[in-house]
Amino acid sequence: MKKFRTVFMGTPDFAVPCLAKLDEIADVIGVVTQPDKPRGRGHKLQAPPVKVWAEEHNIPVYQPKRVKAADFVPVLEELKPELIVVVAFGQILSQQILDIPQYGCINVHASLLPHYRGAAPMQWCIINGEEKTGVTTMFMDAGLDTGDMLLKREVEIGPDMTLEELHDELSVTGAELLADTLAKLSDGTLVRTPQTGESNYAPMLTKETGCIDWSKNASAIHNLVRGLNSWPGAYTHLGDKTYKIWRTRLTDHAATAEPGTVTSADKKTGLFVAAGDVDIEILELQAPGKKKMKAADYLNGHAFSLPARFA
RNA sequence: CGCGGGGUGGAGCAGUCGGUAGCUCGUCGGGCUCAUAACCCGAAGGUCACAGGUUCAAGUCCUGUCCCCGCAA
Repeated sequence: MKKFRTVFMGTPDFAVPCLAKLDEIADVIGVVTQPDKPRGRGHKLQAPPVKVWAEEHNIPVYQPKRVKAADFVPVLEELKPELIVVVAFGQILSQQILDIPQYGCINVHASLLPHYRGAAPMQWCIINGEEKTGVTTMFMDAGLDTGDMLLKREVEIGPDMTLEELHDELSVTGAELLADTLAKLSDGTLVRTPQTGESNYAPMLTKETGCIDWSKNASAIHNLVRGLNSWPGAYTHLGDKTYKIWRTRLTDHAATAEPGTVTSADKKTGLFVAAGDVDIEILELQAPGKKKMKAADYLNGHAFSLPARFA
């Protein structure tokens, strides 16, 4: 198999398995990732996971504020990559960049295109209650995840699967699919398939995305909770405090109380809240300033003074 | 130096104006019961994050360090 002279572009954890796999099967001459940014508590500058991995493996790292910038494109050109592989990079590539490598730019995307194009496909798949998703490789074009598809692999989404679990699975699946794609590219058997049929977008998550609307059906709330676990988490309010809800379970008890009402808070039987249709059990939650904990543990030290209602 | 909360027996919490630690759950043993997420009796388990300091005496006051968490980015 041909060892493509390749530039890798990617940023978060999701991209690391792809980079690692690429490093085995291709000649990775450079890694482009987002600049270090002050993140987390106390303004500390934090390096993207892809940068950390690349440095550990002695691969040159580039962190342009904008890849499209006039002063960075020449840098890319000088690297003379035959191929560019992009995985969760976080910046849009210009046509000028797309034209640099003679074998093109290949992207690994965490959905079954043309569904869930965009920034947060995995989250939205779970939030929307999809039962399957997958990864797709494509030749990039100037649009947002609109390029010709190459290979695709499906993955089941279990009824209680969390974002974290799906993320970890798809990141590995994505790396495998990338390897398959490059193998076919190498022996000339890759087939391009244009994206046709209905498409939709999975936009970036915003603050409000995680706010629980208790008047919705319990299954919708359950999907929201697991779709945002482990990041950024679904939340709700009780009085002036914000609680994160990390894990829930559907019940078959029809909800009789107003949505959001805590119908039972017993450490033996559990913590139950009324949703729009049925009650939902909270299995794991997090109070402000506290760690996430099981409902029973929480109730051990904090008694809910009923009646209480989340909003 | 972004703001703020917190580190107390296995878990979650309390501990007021400083006087060597308490609650709920769990665990172990025993009892009651047709039975139990029930109840009763008993037991084990903590150098109160770490290091200094003040004091007759510190979980409780002061200083420094480490770690955890929420917000904001």
